[in-house]
Amino acid sequence: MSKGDETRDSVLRVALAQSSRVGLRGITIGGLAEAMEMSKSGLFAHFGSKEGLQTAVMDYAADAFTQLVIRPALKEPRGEPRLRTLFDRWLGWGGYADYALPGGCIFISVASEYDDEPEGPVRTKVVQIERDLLDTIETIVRGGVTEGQFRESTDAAAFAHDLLAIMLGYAFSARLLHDPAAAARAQDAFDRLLDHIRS
Amino acid sequence: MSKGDETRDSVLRVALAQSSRVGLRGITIGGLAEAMEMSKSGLFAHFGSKEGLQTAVMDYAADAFTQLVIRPALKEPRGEPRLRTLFDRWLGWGGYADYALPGGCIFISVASEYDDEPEGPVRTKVVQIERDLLDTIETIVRGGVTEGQFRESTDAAAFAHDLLAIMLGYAFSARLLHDPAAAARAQDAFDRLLDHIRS
DNA sequence: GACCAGTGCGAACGGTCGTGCTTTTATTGG
DNA sequence: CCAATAAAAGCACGACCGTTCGCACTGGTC
Repeated sequence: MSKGDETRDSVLRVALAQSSRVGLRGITIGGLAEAMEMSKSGLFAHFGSKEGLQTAVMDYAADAFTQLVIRPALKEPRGEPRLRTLFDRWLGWGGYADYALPGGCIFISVASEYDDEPEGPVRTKVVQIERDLLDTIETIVRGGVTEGQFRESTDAAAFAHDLLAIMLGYAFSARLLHDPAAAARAQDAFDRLLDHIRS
Repeated sequence: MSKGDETRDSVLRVALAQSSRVGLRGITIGGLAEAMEMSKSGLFAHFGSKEGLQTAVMDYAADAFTQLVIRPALKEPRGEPRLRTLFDRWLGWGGYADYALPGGCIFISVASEYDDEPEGPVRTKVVQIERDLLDTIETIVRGGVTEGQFRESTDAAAFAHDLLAIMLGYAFSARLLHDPAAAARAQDAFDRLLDHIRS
């Protein structure tokens, strides 16, 4: 990896952490440059525009999520173990695990930042990421059906959406309300959801 | 109502609509003044600071929510009818009802905008609003228990949180993913939740 | 007719934003 | 080791931000 790619990478690491706190719109080239102890123009040159920086952050975040959440889950045996690991890692990602971002799940922040946008590269990216995630969940659930762990009548798409809602509720309760019972409640909801599809 | 209060009110009406799209941080005095066809300084004088404007918008939004969602629900008979009306109106508020904001539920936007803030008047207000809402739901649920419609063992607080999560999931699916099945899925989840506590 | 509080406007401020140039410094391949 | 190239800095720009301040206009009261 060349020097340029290396600094670009470390800029993105800092930018991602910062974005999770203040959103993709909230980050500034100047503020980022100061945190990196380099000049605005030098940092700017790596991305060409602010939008270029934002989309790069989203790509970087998607990679991190895949590595930290998806991949550990896919290493588990099919069906319930895989689903449980996904849930645990996902909860950690959006919460306070050691691998979590300082401002929680960035996709949730970006989603509510860009949900009313007519279109644009950033919105497109976050939609794609969420769709992929829902797809992954559905595939895992269907794998469990194939294995005979879950009922034949399981609606995988509905399950994926319900699971997403649980995560959103957890982020809300934990991050905004500082509810100490947030994680336990999310776990309960997940267990109930799982009971519902178990055969 | 004096002339000043009148303009202040119509400014807040526009500011609320604008905030639901771009967030409380996204609104600008200049943009708001242009939309109102008045001068920046004239508009500014009504609120003293941008933070003053933001907190005023939150108060205005809380009033609107009470009037459009809470009040119609409390007019219904205790228990399930009251709960169903609350859900319907709430779904409309965050979705595409005629009384909805153009950018969806502003509290969700503000929540993810300010969830990592250390403190501050705006954050305090949105937390208060959400706590009040959860309290209201709990009270309604407990009313249903008293009436014998819901089981004695019902955990009202858990129900309120689960209902909130359903709304968050709906907003996410509808506003970001433009999922046509979002409302139906939310309704399904609500029915399941209700079944679970019915005696 | 003079006063007066309420209301809004216009101009200007210091600051920060993203971005374009040119120049200097660092890295890299032969 | 040196030339070619990549990376970073320096500097300036126009635009917009929230905010301040003085002034003009309005309606009602002595």
